[in-house]
Amino acid sequence: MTKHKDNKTEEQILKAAQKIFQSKGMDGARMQEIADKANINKAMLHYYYRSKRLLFEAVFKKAFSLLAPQLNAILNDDSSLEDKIKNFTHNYISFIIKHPYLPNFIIQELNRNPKFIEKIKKNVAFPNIDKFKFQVKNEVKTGKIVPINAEQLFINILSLNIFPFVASPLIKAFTNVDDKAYKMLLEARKKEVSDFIINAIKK
Amino acid sequence: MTKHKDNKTEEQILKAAQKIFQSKGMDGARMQEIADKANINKAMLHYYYRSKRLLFEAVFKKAFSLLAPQLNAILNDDSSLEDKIKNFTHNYISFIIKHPYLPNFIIQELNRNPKFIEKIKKNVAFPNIDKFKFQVKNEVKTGKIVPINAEQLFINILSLNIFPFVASPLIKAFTNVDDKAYKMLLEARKKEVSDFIINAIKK
DNA sequence: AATTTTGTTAACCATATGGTTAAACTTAAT
DNA sequence: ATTAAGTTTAACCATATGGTTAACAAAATT
Repeated sequence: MTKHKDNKTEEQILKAAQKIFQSKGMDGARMQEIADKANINKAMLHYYYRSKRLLFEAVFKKAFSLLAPQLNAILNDDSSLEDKIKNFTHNYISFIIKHPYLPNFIIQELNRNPKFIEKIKKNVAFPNIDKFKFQVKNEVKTGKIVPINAEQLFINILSLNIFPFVASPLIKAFTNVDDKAYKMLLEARKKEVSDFIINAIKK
Repeated sequence: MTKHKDNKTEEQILKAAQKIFQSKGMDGARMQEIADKANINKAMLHYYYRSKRLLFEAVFKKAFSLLAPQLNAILNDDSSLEDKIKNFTHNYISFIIKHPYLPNFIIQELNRNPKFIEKIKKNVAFPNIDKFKFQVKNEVKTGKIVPINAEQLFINILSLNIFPFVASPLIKAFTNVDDKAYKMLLEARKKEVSDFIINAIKK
């Protein structure tokens, strides 16, 4: 991986950088703040990661490679569509409750720099929609589900699962719900969302 | 409104600031860049708006007050739930296609500074869910729709409508779809989304 | 034990950046 | 015509910030 033998410091840095970058974004994060949080000298950041950009990319890649396998679950698994949807929404929401900053971080920084996704595609096992597409087409043809475009269904699944985490401050405000109640709402979505989707596509 | 008589410069600034802030965010935006885009001296930004923070807030409030009435359409309109959903998804998606940066901008900056929403609530006609809640409860009781929590339904509607704009780079990458095809996908969602929702809740 | 390599620190540097100032210019009121 | 108020500019300022350097410490290698 790296040329350094002792990776303790390196990991401290990455962990601190993760927190700072995920809550403040690339532009809002300060190298000094990351160093402080990691309890090391600022020069060490550059010793291990060369530059802010590269440190950021390391954090981003790590975040993305946490998220990617979650998505592969729905795209490349062998179970039936209905099972997939049930499992995915349940697992994904459970996962994000543990890492609430992740989706927003990834979406945000990808919006700021859309070309960055190309770099990621080369480095991380990147989710691919082909198998899912085939499966949806098949279940439409055999009449198991209502006619629906696979991409649209995929977008719908992602939207329903991810958006409530990305837009939580906005939704909390609109629904007049406090933090605790919102957590319960999200918890309930583990079942709610899959019911909703299955209802929408079943015949 | 302001003490200034001639608001031409003021508007130029706001317009330029809008573009820069919406594409780079508060932290990524540079006052000099805004001044350049507005074709004025940097000191003018401070003359009219005092500080970066205040200029940003002016932009944010303007953006929010564009979006808010769109949401009130679904929350406070008198039509039936089904009509509302049809109209809202159609109108909202049409609206955002014209202002693609809006949702991401608002969500992003609200995440960075969640307390900011309090300030907004005082200044802008703020959408309220109460009427919608009443309506959903009623249609559930009279058996027109499947039992569903109003907040969850509201979250679902927002998710399906907004997320595809917020996460476009990510979704494009996952679905292997180029810009042109993605635009068509979004266009198709005007109908697709309302069908999906209505299917999910109708009995 | 001597030497080389790797890890760590404090001090430093160049530049970018938000913000200010004082003077000049424009417009409108007296 | 004179004055006052509002508008605009160039130059300036203090500070923050990413990044570097040189010296030193600790391991690892010989």
